[in-house]
Amino acid sequence: MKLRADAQRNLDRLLEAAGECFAEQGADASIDEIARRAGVGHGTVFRRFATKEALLAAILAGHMLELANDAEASYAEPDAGEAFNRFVRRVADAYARNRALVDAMKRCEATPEVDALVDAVERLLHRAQEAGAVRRDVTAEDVLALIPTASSYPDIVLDGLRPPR
Amino acid sequence: MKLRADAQRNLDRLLEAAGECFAEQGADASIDEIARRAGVGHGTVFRRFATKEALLAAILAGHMLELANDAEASYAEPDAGEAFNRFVRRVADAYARNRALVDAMKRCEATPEVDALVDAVERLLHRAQEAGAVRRDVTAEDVLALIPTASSYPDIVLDGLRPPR
DNA sequence: CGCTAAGCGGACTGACCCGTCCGCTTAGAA
DNA sequence: TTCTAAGCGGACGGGTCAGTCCGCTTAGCG
Repeated sequence: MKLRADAQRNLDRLLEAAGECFAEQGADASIDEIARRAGVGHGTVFRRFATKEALLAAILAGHMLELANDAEASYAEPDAGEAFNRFVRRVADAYARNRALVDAMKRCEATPEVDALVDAVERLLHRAQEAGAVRRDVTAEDVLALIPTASSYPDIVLDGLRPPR
Repeated sequence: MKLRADAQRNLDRLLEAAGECFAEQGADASIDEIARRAGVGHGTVFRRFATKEALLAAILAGHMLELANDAEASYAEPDAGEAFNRFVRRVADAYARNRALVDAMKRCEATPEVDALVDAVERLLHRAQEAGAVRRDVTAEDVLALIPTASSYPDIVLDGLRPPR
């Protein structure tokens, strides 16, 4: 069903504000602040999203899809190891700017978007492992779990991910 | 000043309960639950510790001292690299069992106990770097910051900490 | 333009939680 | 055994936050 024009405007601003607040403060950002920043009453938030959890999930789904697309794009790079490393650095950058992503990684709920991301990472990872660029005893989930650390220590994490000498 | 016998008993149980709660739930554990588990009213908690922060600090100080002693003890091992690696694994184990420690690492307040720990790690680290067992571009603070990750991925972190090939 | 349902937002509820306070209890010295 | 100060704990205040509800507003159809 189509929203009334003013409602759609509010929804857009709400999503934008939620994205910012969650990025800055993580999953603990309060609905009140999100509503304030969007310029609406917080009752309005709950008409669009039944719970705070639902709002957060919507924001995260968007980010996950974006990252999955990044992974797909990285696959174009012919050098398997280079493609993998570059992807890890890119995602790590995204995490450094977005606390909500770090929080999301911890809960690790199995949404379709997360599955898509895991699948994409799996392909990148598998190819890099076949090429001997990445150790074989890690999974795509492991790689994603290491991303927050990689946002502070990319070189250490990437070195650690290479096959042991 | 010496406490009355019953007060001392309550204090002991309080510290034990606080240690458990913070370990399980991190710094967000509530005073109410700690008091409940200790079998005292929560008013009693505040007579011993002015704020929740003070109670947490007391618990953390104990852990920090323990870890600093661990570091000192590891120094006895003659192989510099081995000593360093073993210490990292040990601390990582402690972190895996104690969410409060992870939370403590993030705030990274400069208490005397933390300083002692950092100093001890610095000596271990420096010796390992001199021996060529650990890369030179990391500090003791970096090592401590990597501990939470090492509690899930010890091999990857330790490999990443070795000098680049 | 008039009307109506969609939309709005702020007051309200209830659940926590930190920290204070005070009347009751009791350890333990005399 | 008596007495008193140390100790206790629960009621209370003040604050935050998620989620509900309802009377007012307004978009936009006919």
